[in-house]
Amino acid sequence: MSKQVRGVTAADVAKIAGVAKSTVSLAFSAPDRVAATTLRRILKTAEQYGYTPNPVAQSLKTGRNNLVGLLLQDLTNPHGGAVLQHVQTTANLSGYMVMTATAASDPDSDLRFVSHLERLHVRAAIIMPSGSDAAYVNKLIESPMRFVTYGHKLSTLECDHVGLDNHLAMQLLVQHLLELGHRKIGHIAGDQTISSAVERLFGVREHLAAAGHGLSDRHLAYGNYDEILAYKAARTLLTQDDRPTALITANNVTAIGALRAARDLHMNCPRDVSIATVDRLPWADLISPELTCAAQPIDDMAKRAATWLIERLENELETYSPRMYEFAPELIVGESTCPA
Amino acid sequence: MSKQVRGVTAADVAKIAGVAKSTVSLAFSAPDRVAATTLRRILKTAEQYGYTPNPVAQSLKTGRNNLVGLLLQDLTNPHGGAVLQHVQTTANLSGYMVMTATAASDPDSDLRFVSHLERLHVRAAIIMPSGSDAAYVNKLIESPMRFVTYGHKLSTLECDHVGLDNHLAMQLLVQHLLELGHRKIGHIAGDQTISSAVERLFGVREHLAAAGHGLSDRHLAYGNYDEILAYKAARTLLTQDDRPTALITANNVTAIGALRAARDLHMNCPRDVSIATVDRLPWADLISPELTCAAQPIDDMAKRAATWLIERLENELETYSPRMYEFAPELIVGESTCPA
DNA sequence: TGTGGTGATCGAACCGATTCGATTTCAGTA
DNA sequence: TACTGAAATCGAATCGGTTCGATCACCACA
Repeated sequence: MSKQVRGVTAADVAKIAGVAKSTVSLAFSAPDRVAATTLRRILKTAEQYGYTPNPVAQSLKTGRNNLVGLLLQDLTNPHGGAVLQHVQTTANLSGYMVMTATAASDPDSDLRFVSHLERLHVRAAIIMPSGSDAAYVNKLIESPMRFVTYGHKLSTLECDHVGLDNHLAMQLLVQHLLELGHRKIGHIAGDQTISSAVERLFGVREHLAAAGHGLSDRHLAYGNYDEILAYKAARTLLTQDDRPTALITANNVTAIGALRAARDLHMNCPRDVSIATVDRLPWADLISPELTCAAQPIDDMAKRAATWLIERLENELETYSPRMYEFAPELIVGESTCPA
Repeated sequence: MSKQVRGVTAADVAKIAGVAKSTVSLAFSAPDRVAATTLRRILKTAEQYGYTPNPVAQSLKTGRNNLVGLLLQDLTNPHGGAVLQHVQTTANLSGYMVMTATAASDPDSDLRFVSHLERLHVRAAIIMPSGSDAAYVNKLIESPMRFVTYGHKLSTLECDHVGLDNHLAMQLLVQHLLELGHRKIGHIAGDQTISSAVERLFGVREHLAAAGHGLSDRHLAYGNYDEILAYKAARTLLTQDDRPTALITANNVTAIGALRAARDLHMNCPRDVSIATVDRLPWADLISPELTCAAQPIDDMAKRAATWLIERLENELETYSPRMYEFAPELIVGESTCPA
């Protein structure tokens, strides 16, 4: 039933056009090295018989191809979908296709994905790393692939990095809450093996300290970018005697957890507790209360990551030193924060 | 800088293990055709030197590989992300990697993606088709690839299909609204070149008719699964004299548009207009009002699609007749519907 | 007229596997 | 002991390109 179209090969075209196979190859890969009239003849023949070079054969011989990898944490978080979408379109514009994987619960799945990519001759990938432990990073360092880290960095891996200016994000949120008169500000942090989580926690600390207030240990809990854990963390923070009047959550999922916790405790947000977060949800304006957040410019970030990746792929500038860009977040004041 | 590890080849292993290259190949592809002791020796050597067959070379020779394609409409719609996630994990379990593309605005981008896949020897893909026009479908029919359509079908393309039981979905929604006493029920439909949109509109018509009520032309508008269009459509329906007291929207994005329209018209949902939709949003319970919906079992649907795809790939049962499964939606009553 | 140089083209080797017909090995049987 | 047939292994061809050294044609210049 399915047609077994044995495609037209370079040899076929060569025979018909009356040239050598290698000349056909040249016509496609280095047209300027073929005489104008010959070139025209070859291209016309190719066109006529629908010939295009077989990418698999090319890849076998050259070790190159037009694939890039993208390793995301999680696609249930809409952030991931948006990143994929933009990386996709950016890459497609340059003629690349994207292979995606999402880090399963399995800690080794990242590495398995990377090794699959290597074996397919994929030479570059964007990764949202799932961990920072030495073994993991070492594997990546040994890999012949180029990487661009997205979201959080791996300090010992020399590669381009695109992320958020977490320090600024926390400054925006802390200042906003301080201006509203909050003094007991809590934080539901992410897993401290992840650089963005570290930076965000550090940012909260710094900016509170700069204003003469501290981050009490009793107002700090860890939600590890996970809704359930964040829910529990928020419950703990909100049920203690000296509870915070405002919470800064480390990302969108964490905020959801906190919001649910407050609701289940019959606390009204923002009246009883203000919540501010990093990351904006899609249709954020329909969520009640609309969350005050430091929004990431996901489009720009994803496009930048893809662009850098492709640059690395096309200029073989190995000596090029790693680049880093941390985009500025934008404070969007919603209804989830109010005066203390 | 980057290590140019020229991998270990079958020839290397063969030399070391003292056998022919072809025997090494057999050891991996048909172990039972190699004597036990030889097999052990080969595998041990391979293990020791870290040999695994080069998939690119395999693909060149055999025309097969472990890639499958996934063509989605849109990743800003969270439905797409969820589908990708589940297809991904299901495929990975069977050793397949997934190549994704999202249909850009460009109508030809689907076909370009498909032809890229073909050239990479990818033999199967799941598609959420973007159109049903003849030229498009004909191209797919001519393709040597196997397809599984997801979400809506292409009548003239013989392939497996996984989708929602749209008739039942509409029955649930219509009945729910009728039971609440609504009689003037409007519908914001999808693009009628798409089978799911046709089925949903038809479903509304049928079930209203069965109850002795009709779907007035003045209560029908087209939102084409697009938020902006749906917004405009909803405004039109809601600002006319004889406006509907309830709206059934064709999908989640359409519902969002309708919700925004109602809000901008200072109409309270559900007091002034009830809204019920197909498809549930993530964190639907945090949206205010929480939407009454016929939810799709996305996990099951995506897994089924992936499973069927891989079955097609592994059993070369070409004669197998096309399969179809339409999953039953579940009615989730939220706060967006109330008695008329 | 002979020579050197340049641009165009060719042919063969190669990338790393699979595949199939040919050959070897060896156990079982007459 | 010689013979047969199945199982194991081998070698060569092949998939469809790229690459590089060799060859060839042609023109300019001495």
